[in-house]
Amino acid sequence: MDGGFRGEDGLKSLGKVMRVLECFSTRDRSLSLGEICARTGFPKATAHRLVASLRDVGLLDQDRERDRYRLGLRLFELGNTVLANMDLHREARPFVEQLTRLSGHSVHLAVFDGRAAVVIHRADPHAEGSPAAFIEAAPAHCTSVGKAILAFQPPELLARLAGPAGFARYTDRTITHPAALAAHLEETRARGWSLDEGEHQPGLRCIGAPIRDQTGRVFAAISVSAPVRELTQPRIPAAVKLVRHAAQGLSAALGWRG
Amino acid sequence: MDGGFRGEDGLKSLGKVMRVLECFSTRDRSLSLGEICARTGFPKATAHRLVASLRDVGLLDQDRERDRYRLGLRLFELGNTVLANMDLHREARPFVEQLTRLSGHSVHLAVFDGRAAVVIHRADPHAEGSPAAFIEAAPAHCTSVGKAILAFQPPELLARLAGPAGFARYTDRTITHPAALAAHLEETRARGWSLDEGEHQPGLRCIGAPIRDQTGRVFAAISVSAPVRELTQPRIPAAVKLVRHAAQGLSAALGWRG
DNA sequence: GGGTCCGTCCCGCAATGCGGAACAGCGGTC
DNA sequence: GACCGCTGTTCCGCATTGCGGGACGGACCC
Repeated sequence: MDGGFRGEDGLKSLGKVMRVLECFSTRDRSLSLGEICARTGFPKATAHRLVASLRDVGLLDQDRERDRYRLGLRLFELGNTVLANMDLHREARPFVEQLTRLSGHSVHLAVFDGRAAVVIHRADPHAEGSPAAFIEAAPAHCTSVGKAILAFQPPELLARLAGPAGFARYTDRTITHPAALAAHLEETRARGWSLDEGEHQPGLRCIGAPIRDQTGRVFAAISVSAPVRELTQPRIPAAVKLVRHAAQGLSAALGWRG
Repeated sequence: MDGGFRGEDGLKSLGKVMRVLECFSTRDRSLSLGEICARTGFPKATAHRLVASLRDVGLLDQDRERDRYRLGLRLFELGNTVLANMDLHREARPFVEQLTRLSGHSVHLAVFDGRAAVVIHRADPHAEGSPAAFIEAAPAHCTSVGKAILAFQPPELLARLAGPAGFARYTDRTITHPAALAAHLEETRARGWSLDEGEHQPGLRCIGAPIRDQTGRVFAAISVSAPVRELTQPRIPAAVKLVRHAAQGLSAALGWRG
């Protein structure tokens, strides 16, 4: 991503700031100044000024001078506020717990950020307490929550999300060709629920359904997932019913009357 | 906070960006351009350029043009990464669960961000699933996690955190005078655990203990809390033992040998 | 239809940020 | 302890970016 701008140009400095922040991930937990230079292409002095400023406002952290950098706690605080302010997250608990209990499968609740499905809630039938594993944004084109959302977006969005070589491949079953995905999403839209047959993770079957806001716009989705040997073909119709019911309940809780 | 810079000046634009982001909170979930102008003091054109840029990179969201702004999902994603990358968070689960079970009280785990105690994990003995309520950064001077951390920081930090009128008052019991707090923290440090007697929330008693990283530096704390009528005076010694044991276990898990 | 208020956009100007180069600090080797 | 190599930090002349007053457009109200 070239500095994160999606529309026309904004503040150039902000674009540079985003490019620095995007160097970090769950795989690249901390980075030296040299590594940040290498990944962003910024000269040493420029990169140093950027990271020093980010550290001063708390968006990056550093244990001591000359040490490696990592994402700062201020981001966690702001991210917490995003979640706390989200109506969907506030309403979700009973629906997610009920779907987990009734289906016996893992449940994911994701919001669309314009290019990926961001999981904001996850529940496992066999785990207790808060989810231990965090999921970064899931690719929209090959996950059930992503496809449940994409099926109800304007057609030009799909064109915009496809890269020059189509969509990224994750497994042998990933649909990478834009035209094939468009047709697939047309089917998803017609039946009102999505199916991921190991397109993102091998051997995993997921069923998703779209969630609407009070204006009827699809902005989120919920899904159940399990290994194929567990969520067998004969069990799909019952799971579909449960997921759609949870999605409709959440949509109604958010003010959708449809 | 004047643009968030703690040291010498950094990028001016980043300071402005932070001032915009800091206008939002769990109380101010969405804001119009005019409201952002009023809170930041920026002229309309300046504020508009800032929020448009933030929206373009996903740090702010807007349902449609001319609509109100809110914090964007990209912040949640980055905040998620902060948490996922945190050794303390990854190691914490069994210690927090055990402390919750043995003490029968609410447990909080917080990290110091340089001025506040940021709660990253919370568990209640009577609640199931992930914590529903989110806590913004807790003031360090009047919470048990905050005081457990402050007691082991350099003395000049306390001077820096105090405002011109001392520390903010939350209840009748809040210690607001810097000298009084310094003496209080000296006692905390000597005995190795902290006590919050309704200093932040009336009628709530909390006991906290510091957590060290592999170098021995105190950067986090854990606490139990309950209403005074539940966590009575005779029950304090047993609770102290449990909290300190959990803190020491977590410190050891992080590589502290002391 | 007119008025008010808010948001968006333009462009001359001022402020900020850039980055090559020099310097400082740290770790490793002899 | 001295030296070397590498990385991080700082400086300052210059170029680019961001600023903000004002004009314009849109939505809402009377």
